[in-house]
Amino acid sequence: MKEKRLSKNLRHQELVKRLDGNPLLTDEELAKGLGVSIQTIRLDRLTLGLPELKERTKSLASRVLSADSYPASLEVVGELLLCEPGIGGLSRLVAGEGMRLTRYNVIRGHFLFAQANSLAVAVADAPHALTASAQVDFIHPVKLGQVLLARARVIGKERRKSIVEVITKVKEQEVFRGKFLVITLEENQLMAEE
Amino acid sequence: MKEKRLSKNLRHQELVKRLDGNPLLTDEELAKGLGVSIQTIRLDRLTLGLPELKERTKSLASRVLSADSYPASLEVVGELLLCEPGIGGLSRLVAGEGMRLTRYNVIRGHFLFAQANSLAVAVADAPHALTASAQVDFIHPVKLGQVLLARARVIGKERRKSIVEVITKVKEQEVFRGKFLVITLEENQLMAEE
DNA sequence: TCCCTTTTTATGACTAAGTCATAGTAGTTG
DNA sequence: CAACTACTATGACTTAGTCATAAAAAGGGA
Repeated sequence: MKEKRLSKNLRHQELVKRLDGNPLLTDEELAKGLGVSIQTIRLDRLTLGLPELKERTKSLASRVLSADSYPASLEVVGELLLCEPGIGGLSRLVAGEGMRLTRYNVIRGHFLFAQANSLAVAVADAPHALTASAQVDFIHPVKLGQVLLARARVIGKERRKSIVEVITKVKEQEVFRGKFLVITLEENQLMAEE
Repeated sequence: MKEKRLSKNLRHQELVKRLDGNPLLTDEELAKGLGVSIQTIRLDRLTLGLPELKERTKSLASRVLSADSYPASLEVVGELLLCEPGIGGLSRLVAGEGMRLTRYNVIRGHFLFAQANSLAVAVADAPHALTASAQVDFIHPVKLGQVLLARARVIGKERRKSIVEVITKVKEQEVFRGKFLVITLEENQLMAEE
């Protein structure tokens, strides 16, 4: 019973993983993929409380529908226009609906931060990098619809640490400025300590 | 025959408009809404080339999926558990899918920032507040599924400025710490300068 | 008014992707 | 062997459709 149960648990894990990866899979496809019958999949979904295809699809879809009207739902953290690892980069972000403060057309600060942070991590010359700390200034409020152009420069580098400066402008007006300390990691470091 | 055709055309227009507004309507709901039979709606959809509910839902859903694989997609910036304006507050955020760095289970820094920033703005004792600057440290990587508890304290206040300190923990492990300078605004200031 | 055409409904047969309940089979294990 | 769990099969029902065909309703115009 041990291996059986194990194999069942493993299948459950795998099932969740697959549906996580692609919620649009039918029971039939899942059954084929996991080498069990369709009924087993249904049993699994039942015990795991996983909703059927229709529900999954619908919940995804309604996320799209509500995405724009709800307080904070960030779609993108900017489009990477240019990225020269170790040197600098450029990112563009249009301040959209859903990034704004309720009732006012001012964009919430963390969207500026997100754009800058993404850019800073991207330009750090390493396969995998994380932000360790940051000092940021929100110089001027940003309004709905404005185009945010963030420019990053790597201004310091030693071993595993890079210091990246990001300046974001709307047209010629500086709206944000930040210094990011980005550290680069090895894979084992990322995986270590559960 | 003119009015009839017109009324049919009008219905077609209305149909398209409704589906545009809410693609998740069933034929039945549409039929009721437009005061015709379900068969008529189906005929209409046929002649207008409008896909059935399943298709519409699916296409919306896959829009989400493709958006998710793109740089980053932020869902929430935390659930406000407690908020004592001018004093402090507490916010909870579960590190979900789509917040993580590609391929690794580490959550991107700006989600921590977003949670903390939202909280800092919320606890600033003012109807409308904005972050002016911040100093943040990402002390420890956060993994998928972990629960982020952010605690904010207002540690300084003068006229329009509040200084808020936010400390975020996963269980007892401190993972993020930041100081936010939050300024409060009058409505006219928010509205000024287009 | 009768006739003709268009429009609208109704009907039946079928599909996909499920639900739920029940029953039967296979494999392990005390 | 009996008992248990895990898996598979079966049948009846559901939703939200498809397609094709037929019948009813609603205009016209002569």
